Amino acid sequence: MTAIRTARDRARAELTQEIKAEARRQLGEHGATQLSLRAVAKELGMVSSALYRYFPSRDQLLTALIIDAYNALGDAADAAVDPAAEPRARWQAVCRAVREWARAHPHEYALIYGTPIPGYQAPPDTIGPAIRVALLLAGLVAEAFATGSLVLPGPDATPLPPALEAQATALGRQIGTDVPPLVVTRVVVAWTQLFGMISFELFGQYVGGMDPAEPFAAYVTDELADYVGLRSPIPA
Amino acid sequence: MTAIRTARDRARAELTQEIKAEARRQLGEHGATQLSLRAVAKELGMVSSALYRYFPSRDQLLTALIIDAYNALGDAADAAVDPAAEPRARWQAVCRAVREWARAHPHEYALIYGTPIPGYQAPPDTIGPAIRVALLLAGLVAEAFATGSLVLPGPDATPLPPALEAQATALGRQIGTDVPPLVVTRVVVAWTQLFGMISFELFGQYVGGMDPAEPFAAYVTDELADYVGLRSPIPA
DNA sequence: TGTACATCAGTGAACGCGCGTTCACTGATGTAC
DNA sequence: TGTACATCAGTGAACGCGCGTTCACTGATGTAC
Repeated sequence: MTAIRTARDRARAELTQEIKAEARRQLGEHGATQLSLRAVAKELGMVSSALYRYFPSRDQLLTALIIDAYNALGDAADAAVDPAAEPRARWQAVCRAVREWARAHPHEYALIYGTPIPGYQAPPDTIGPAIRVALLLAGLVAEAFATGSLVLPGPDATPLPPALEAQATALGRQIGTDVPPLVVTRVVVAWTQLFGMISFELFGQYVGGMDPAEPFAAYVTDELADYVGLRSPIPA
Repeated sequence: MTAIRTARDRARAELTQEIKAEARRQLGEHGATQLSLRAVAKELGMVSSALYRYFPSRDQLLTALIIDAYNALGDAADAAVDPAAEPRARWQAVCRAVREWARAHPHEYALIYGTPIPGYQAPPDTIGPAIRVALLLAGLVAEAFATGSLVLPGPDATPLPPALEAQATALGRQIGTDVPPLVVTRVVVAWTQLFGMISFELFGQYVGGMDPAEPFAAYVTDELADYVGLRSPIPA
């Protein structure tokens, strides 16, 4: 990043943040597809063309919002991890933090985990921020595996068909772990379940059924910890 | 519904369908929030005000599309059920059909399972169509339970906390089954996993990881059948 | 420290476009007798 | 079967609005000497 030295640089950095903050605020009113540069500028007391000094196009503003959202979620997840805690407790803390962030920022959540914006192509620099939570969850499991505390699937577990085994092996290698492919697959299942559950909750699918979703969410993350092999605390 | 007797009635019914078909087609190009009555009318060679003879507003057209999408998915799921098959095979057939319908109609899927349209309030007559798949899945489990073939969770399963137990009991009663609340909860988990997985696949979250998702999807629906207690076929 | 010049933020008008919805109308289709 | 009237589909103009983006410009801030 550029060093901030002059008053001009400082003003520029501040206004860039203010533009993003106002855009974030307006996401909630009309959704990402309707995000309007003119409306953002008006709210900030500027003329719409002035925004082009900060973002070269509407899509680039969207990209900045997307990256910020992934990073805000990633930061919230990271912050929930107590390094002194057991892996299972950390797993649950991460799941809880992810859900809480999503509930506190539903429109930013929808921006990154909802329907893709038609005509918008996410640039490659969104990838890193996008996979932070998945990597964090996988890392907890990998660590438990490395220290020998991971409960591996028993012999009665459904074995992976060859195509999936190959994919899971490649994926494990890609994220730098030697966790067995069956466990890698289970982490993907758990990651999917976590976000599927949050999406269903925020998008209204549980209304009239599992609503409020708090007890359900707590139960599910618990089951998921078992499923990936993070040991239950010894019962009292 | 009104009986169709005159040429006028027939033309009206046909054009209503054509409007919805064209609107569905345009969903894919610009997304639901951007669905434009003027563009639909133009494509059909009509003037935009003519659409108001068929749908009193844009939102009512959207509602019709939403109900149609839920019903098309519900029909696809129903059609996948072979009444002669075992419950487990039917479960897998439904899961497969749901995923296939979603892949074949990604924009209609996004319309009903993606980000809610800002400012749009779904009217009550969307509820019935919306819960068809969940009811179908729950029905398969209920039937297996009624005939005694359901494998109930063992004593080592995580028991439900009281708040969730109450919700799951109420939900079971609501859908008219006496399946134990723990199993009701598992059906909700499985339903969530199925759609969470499809959303992740269609919305691009598996790209670079579990992509293509076909082997993963097949494996997951298999695991889900075990999880809700639908018996595995006897191994050869 | 002072001056000349370069850089940059923000303005305001304009381009060309699209939107949902209303309204008075024309002409075709259907109905009652 | 023929006629008078009612119903309805579709037209075209208009209302009032918002959009992203470009461009020549003014005036303030920063830099080099």
